[in-house]
Parts: sequence; C-alpha cells; structure tokens
Amino acid sequence: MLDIKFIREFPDLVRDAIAKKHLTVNLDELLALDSSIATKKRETEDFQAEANRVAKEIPKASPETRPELIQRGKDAKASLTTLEPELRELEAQLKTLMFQVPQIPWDGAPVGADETSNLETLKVGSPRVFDFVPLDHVALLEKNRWAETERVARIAGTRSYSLRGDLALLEMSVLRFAVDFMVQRGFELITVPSYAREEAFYAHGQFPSARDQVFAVEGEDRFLAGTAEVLLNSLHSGELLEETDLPKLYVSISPCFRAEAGAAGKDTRGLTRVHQFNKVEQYVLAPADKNKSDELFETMLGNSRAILEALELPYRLLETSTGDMGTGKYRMVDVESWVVSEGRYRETHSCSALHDWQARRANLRYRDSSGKPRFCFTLNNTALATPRILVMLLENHQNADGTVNIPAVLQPYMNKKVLEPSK
RNA sequence: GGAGGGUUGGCCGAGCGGUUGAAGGCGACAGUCUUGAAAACUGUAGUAGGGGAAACCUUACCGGGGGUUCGAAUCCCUCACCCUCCGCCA
Repeated sequence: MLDIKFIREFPDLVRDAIAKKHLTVNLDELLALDSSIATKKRETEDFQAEANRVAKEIPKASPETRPELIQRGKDAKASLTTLEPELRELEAQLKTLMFQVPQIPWDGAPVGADETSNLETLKVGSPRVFDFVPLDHVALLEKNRWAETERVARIAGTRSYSLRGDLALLEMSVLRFAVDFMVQRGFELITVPSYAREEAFYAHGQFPSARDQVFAVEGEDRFLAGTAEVLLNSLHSGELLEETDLPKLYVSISPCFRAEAGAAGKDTRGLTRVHQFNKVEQYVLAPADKNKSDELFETMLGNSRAILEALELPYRLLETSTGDMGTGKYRMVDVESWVVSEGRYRETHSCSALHDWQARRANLRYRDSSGKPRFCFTLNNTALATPRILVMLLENHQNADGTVNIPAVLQPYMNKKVLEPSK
C-alpha cells in the first residue's frame, strides 16, 4: 500500500509503476473515489459536529428548550444514517483499489513484462565438468532408495515428497546449518506457526492478488502460509516501536505450503516443486531509510550467497525485472543455483526490499528520533529452502558410483562424508 | 467442548450514560538546581484525518465490527484474543 497523499501528489509516478509492473489498476477511479470521499466526509463531519454540539448543550439546557435540542439531534442523526453508510461504501471501494497499487520500483530494475527481462548480474563458481555421465536427482533418489515418492503420492497426492535414510538426515542437517549460520550473523531465531488469519495475508501482500496460491483451512478463517514471512510481517502489527529497536533481524524456520495453481505440468517429478517444503527465512524490520534499506538488502543477499558458497554450489544473481518482481516490491534479486541435469540455474533464493509498502498494510510503526511515528521498511530473503536445495546438492556433488559427497560444512551435522544408500 | 472474568494512551492503571481524549503512576522530552550525573521541583506531550498563513477550529479513535440513545470507554449484540475452573488430549 502506498500513502494516499503520495498518490495524489505524484499520480504520474504511480501510473508509471503500474505500467512497468504490467498491472491493471484503475488509478483514475481511485483518484475520483478519493475526492468524492473527501467531499462526503466533510458533509458527514458537519452533521457530526452539529450532533456533538447539541448533545453537549442538552444537559445544561432548561426543560423548555430541551425538546427542541433533542429534535435537532434527531435530525442530525437522520442525515447521518444515510450519509455514513454511503461514506463507508466509498471507503471500502477505495481500500480495494489501494490494495492493488504497487510499490514504485527502483530505477535500476530492468523494465519488462516478465522473467525474460531479468538481468544476470553475477555468476559465482562454474558448473562442474563431469568425467562420467551424471544422473539427475530423481535417478539418484531411486538408485539410493532415498525417497518414498510413489507410496506417499498415493496417500497425499501429487507434489508430495518423502525422504528416507541419509537424505532425510541431510535435509535436517542443511536446515540446521542455515539456521546456525544466520544466528551467527546476528539474526534472532524465532519460530512461528505455518498458518495465519486472512488479515495477515492481506498485510503481507499475497491477498487479494495471489489468493489462489494459498491453501485454506475449511470452515475457519485460517490459511496455510507459503512462507514464514506472512507471520513475521504481522508480528509487530499495531505496535509503536522505538527507533533503537530497529533493525530487527529475524531468522525463522517453518513448513511452507503452496497450492502451485497454474504450475500444472511443471516440475512434476522429484523435489523441485512441492506443496509442502521447509524454509529458513530472513526477515528484517528496518527504519524508514532508503540507504539503510539498501545496505540491509546487500547484507541479506550476502548471507544467501555465503550459504551457497559454503554448500559449494555454483549460482548466479538475477536483477528481477519490474514485471516479475511483484506488486509490493521496490527491488528483488533472485539467486539461482546450478542444476546439472537441466543445464541451467534454478531459483533457490529471492531477496526483496519493499520499503513501506508492506509496513503500511501491516501497520508496522516506530517513533523516529524526532518523536514522530513512521512506517517501517521491510525486507526478506530466503536463507535456505528444502527440498529444492537437495536437488542441487545431489546433482552437483554426485560420484560416478551414484554416491553423493557431503559438503564440508555439513559433515559435522552428518558425522560422515558421503551419503550412503538406504536398504 | 462447558462455566465465569477480562481487553483503556509508549507502558501500568482508574473510570462503568452527559462537563472524560480520558484521573493517577511509570517512562519520554524541555527547564530549574549541579562541575557533570542522580535526586527533587516546574512544565510539555496521544494517533489518524479535514479546514486555516498562523493562532486555532473540527471529525474519528478506550480489542474489531454492528446496534440502542439527543448523547456511549460506560448499555445491548457479535467476532477475536487473554486469564481462571471443569472436560478432552500430543
């Protein structure tokens, strides 16, 4: 959500952002609604003032003048009973539109409709040259009996995964490694539920636009979160934090649920795209300072890069285009890691800065040094997500005999150097 | 699931139909005192809108939403959350 005052003052900037992000938001309607609300509000407030005035006089009034005053109060109220619902209706309409207005993307973002306009900015490490024919991760799973794909699919449906033996342990190890890594970098570990009320999804920005990506709990106002960010973003809703509390650096780990609507036929095999996965998430609540936000963005991106480097995986950075970054975002950099079997990089991390767009929705405020309440800036980034990262770990670190080497940083968690087949 | 009690400003807490945007305390800020700090004393200060050059005027907000009334923090309905007891349970 943007500040309505900002939209009034710079409608062209907003119009430009809508175009760059390839959205269809009726800004003219929004502005028209805004001005008719102003008019109606003034009218309503006049009657409210009259009603207040009368109500104040009545206790002091003589018995003779009282009936007349009460009648005036009744008249004012009668006008209000028609005006107030009209005003409420207009405000509801405005709110609907306000929820759709995007954050202004930064100047450096490539302008384009979708991911084809994303710009590769850095490549780290180079894809391994094999002296044998490498297997894809699904073949490695089968060969080593590390998964229970078919049986579990019968019970839970498609896009479900289940790991066995050393690979199940590796999943826990790599998650724990990522948590430890983030804690070492000064982030506080906080665990959160994987579900939340509708309100939190609006605050996060996923609702209303991407509602179809979210699983709903039947008969309840509860939805399964696709990321811990949904919960973290509402953690301080309604509070008035002190500037000295900021930035708040959180790392969280949670099961994440995604409906994957519209992805039918995509990545149907293996561990790349599943309905439930685990994610270690970085989330930062920052003061409303663009430079500070930029700085934190680099820090968070650096964390993800360091994790991938520790896992000895080649990766690249993509500066996400305006059409691909998402409505609320100021800037997004995707981190993609090398998938041997596909001969390409696939997204494993996504680093975003939203400035105050989310904070306005979630009502995240702090008192700045001058004592004035301000909306915070928010940022988030993946630290690590399984099982997708296992695809990269298996394929990149495989041996000719089908075994898989464990990266040095994970060996202490596994107490071994090579993943062994299950029986 | 059943039965009660609660939710008030940055925090704690009083108020339970009209003069309460809300006592009192803490914390914050400014000043007096002090070499400085503390203590003490004095003063300032809610949030979000609208109008105005300004002084200032005005509207809404006492968990969310709705209602009763000329008038609601106070009464009613509803939802959410918290606490206590009972039942069930990892």
